[in-house]
Amino acid sequence: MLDPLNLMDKFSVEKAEKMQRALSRMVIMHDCLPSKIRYIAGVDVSYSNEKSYGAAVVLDYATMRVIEEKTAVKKAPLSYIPTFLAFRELPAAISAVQKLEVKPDVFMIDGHGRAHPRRLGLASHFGLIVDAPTIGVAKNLLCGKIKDVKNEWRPIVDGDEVIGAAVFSGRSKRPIYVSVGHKISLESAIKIVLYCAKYRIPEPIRFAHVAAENAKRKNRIPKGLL
DNA sequence: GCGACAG
DNA sequence: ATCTTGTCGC
Repeated sequence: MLDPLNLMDKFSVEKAEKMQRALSRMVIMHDCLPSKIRYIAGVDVSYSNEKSYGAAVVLDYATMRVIEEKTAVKKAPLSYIPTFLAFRELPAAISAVQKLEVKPDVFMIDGHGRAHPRRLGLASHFGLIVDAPTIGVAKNLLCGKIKDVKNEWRPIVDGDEVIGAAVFSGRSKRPIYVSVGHKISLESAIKIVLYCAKYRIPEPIRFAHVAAENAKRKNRIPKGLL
């Protein structure tokens, strides 16, 4: 079987799909209870030319204040291909996370987890590699349909299985899509996301996004200079 | 075959 | 995601 700790050196759709299907069966359902969380991390990646800028930000769960922030620059492995986002974002994301000194109890990733055609989105793949609880939070749907029940959140179903939840966070009319990444239940993932959602985008991801943008601006050549 | 398609 | 200025609204 393919090694979950190493991404493919030569990307091919066939091998990537096979890897995703194999890894999806390794996702652990052991729950990460919100009451046991002390530190939560947000992870995001931004791009400029061929470079990818990963950022990992750790927040104190009780106060939602940033206590640590690390970034990393990598050459983007490949261009964006729908359903294969992990192969593009993981190198920079993992690199940034490895620099953290504080060990987060749970990670919030900007992308789907189980709500993926082969049930292994970026958040799940990331979780397996770092072997930690992860929650997938996406701003758009990749697959599945929203079941129209009136609640604070609505299930995302694909066929007869629930793969995630559309959560109405902040005071937004548009939902965000939450799904299990690794080592957590959908129920806990939703609770944690709602707790962190001062605005539509949960704090950990919001801060990680800003950190990634800043890392990019720093390494970038000033506009009027060339 | 056609359209959809996280970031 | 990224390319980009001002602008409408809470």
